Amino acid sequence: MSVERKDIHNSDIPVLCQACEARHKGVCGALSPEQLIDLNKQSVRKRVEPGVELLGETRQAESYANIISGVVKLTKMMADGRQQIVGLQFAPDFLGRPFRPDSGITADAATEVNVCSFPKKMLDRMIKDTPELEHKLLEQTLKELDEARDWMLTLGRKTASEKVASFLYLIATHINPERGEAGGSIHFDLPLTRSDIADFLGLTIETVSRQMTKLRKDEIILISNNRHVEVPNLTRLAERASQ
Amino acid sequence: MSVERKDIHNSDIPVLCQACEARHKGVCGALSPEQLIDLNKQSVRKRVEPGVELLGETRQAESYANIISGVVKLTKMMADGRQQIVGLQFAPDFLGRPFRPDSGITADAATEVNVCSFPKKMLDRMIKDTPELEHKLLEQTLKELDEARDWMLTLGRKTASEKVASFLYLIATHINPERGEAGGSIHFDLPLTRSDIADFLGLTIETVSRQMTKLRKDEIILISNNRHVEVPNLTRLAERASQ
DNA sequence: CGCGCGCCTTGACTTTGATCAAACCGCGCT
DNA sequence: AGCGCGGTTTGATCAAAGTCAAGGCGCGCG
Repeated sequence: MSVERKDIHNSDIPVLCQACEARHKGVCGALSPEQLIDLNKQSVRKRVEPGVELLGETRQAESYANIISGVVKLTKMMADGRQQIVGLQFAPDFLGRPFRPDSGITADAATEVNVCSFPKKMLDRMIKDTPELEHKLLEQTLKELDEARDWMLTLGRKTASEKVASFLYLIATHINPERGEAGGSIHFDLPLTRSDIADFLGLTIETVSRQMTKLRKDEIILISNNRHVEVPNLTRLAERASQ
Repeated sequence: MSVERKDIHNSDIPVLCQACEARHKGVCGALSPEQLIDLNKQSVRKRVEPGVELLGETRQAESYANIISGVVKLTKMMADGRQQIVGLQFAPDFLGRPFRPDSGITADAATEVNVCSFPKKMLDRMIKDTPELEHKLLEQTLKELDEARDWMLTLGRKTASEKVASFLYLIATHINPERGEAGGSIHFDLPLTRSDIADFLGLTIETVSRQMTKLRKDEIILISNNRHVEVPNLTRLAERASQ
């Protein structure tokens, strides 16, 4: 019994959800205040260090999660160790596979990641009486499908130099980077190591490195500390990516 | 008022739907007999010749369709003409994009194709009061996403020879091929030209051709008439694909 | 401080697949 | 039959990216 005055709009919504992006753009947007409260009781926020597995081989997806912050990489691996990153996920993306068993994909934190995690069964139950929830999931899945197919074009038909530019362009447009003065300039920290970038682009680290220095020499980007990238002119980067 | 005797089970289902695969495995499986009748009134069967566009640039998806037979290729194209096939669809797959605008993909008949086509608005309306329908769409979209990501691994990390083997394996397992005597042997007609195969694998036609002759010389496959393929031992093909 | 370690860059050389070019094959047409 | 044509194969050469190897840079730690 709190003494706090009740606000018309937010009183019913759990405090943690109020500022959460997933509440607006993510799956939680489909839930009623009551459902949100239910879900919130069962959900925990977790901080995950870079490199740690979120779901896949070991943690057999007994839970779903929303990404609060950070970048998650989805990886597929071959028997002989070759691997390919098949998707990157950013806040407020939903993490997990409704209905179908996971098809050999593991999800690891690429950066430090914060997630809001809740039991699989809980959401699966809610889906039954909230079609809107299933609609949100379909929307996200269609978005991921579009992104996967965009990337197939990159993997199959672009040169190494276009691939690296495409990657930088993807990050620049997805990581809500700091925007420099007057539109043009943008800067951000790379969420992936060179080795991850290589696995995302179907290249070797050496080739990634060479193409990065080429972009640097051509003044498309500026790099400091190997991780921080500044893009003075996003359009010029997009041209290099053939996009 | 027909004089025909009514059967318990099939009387209500339109004749055309009775034998249709989409009725069982496809989206139509989610519909009630009444809905099926409604939809059927508005739907038309079309035969489409190889190479003809089903949706994309020109035909701006004012309709959806189910594939009855044949193979449909989904293609992405770059400004300079390079192109990549980002998916193949077989019966009884659903064709069309609910909700989101098409993201620069065109769908063309790879072989001769038969579709059952109906107005977009019609199905969009039905989705509203049949959550089960949206569920089917989510299932199909998740399946396509899995396939897209599998193929990303192929595009990014496999060698030319593994790619061609992967393609043949994909076709062998998707096109319901004739099964030879006693399990082992399988044969089918390739639904794609060498040029299409190259665009699917991110290779050139010459490389595809060379890898095919290599597989032929190694007796993994037998080719007649350039299009007909026999696979004496599917496991050996899978090994070549590193799958 | 200096050592070792992880990550990244750079260089020399090799390999894979692309490019260019020619020829082949089946097929429909006159 | 002879011709032309689209699709395919094959060969010779070339270039892009991979491999192997060395060294640099930043950083935490003894």
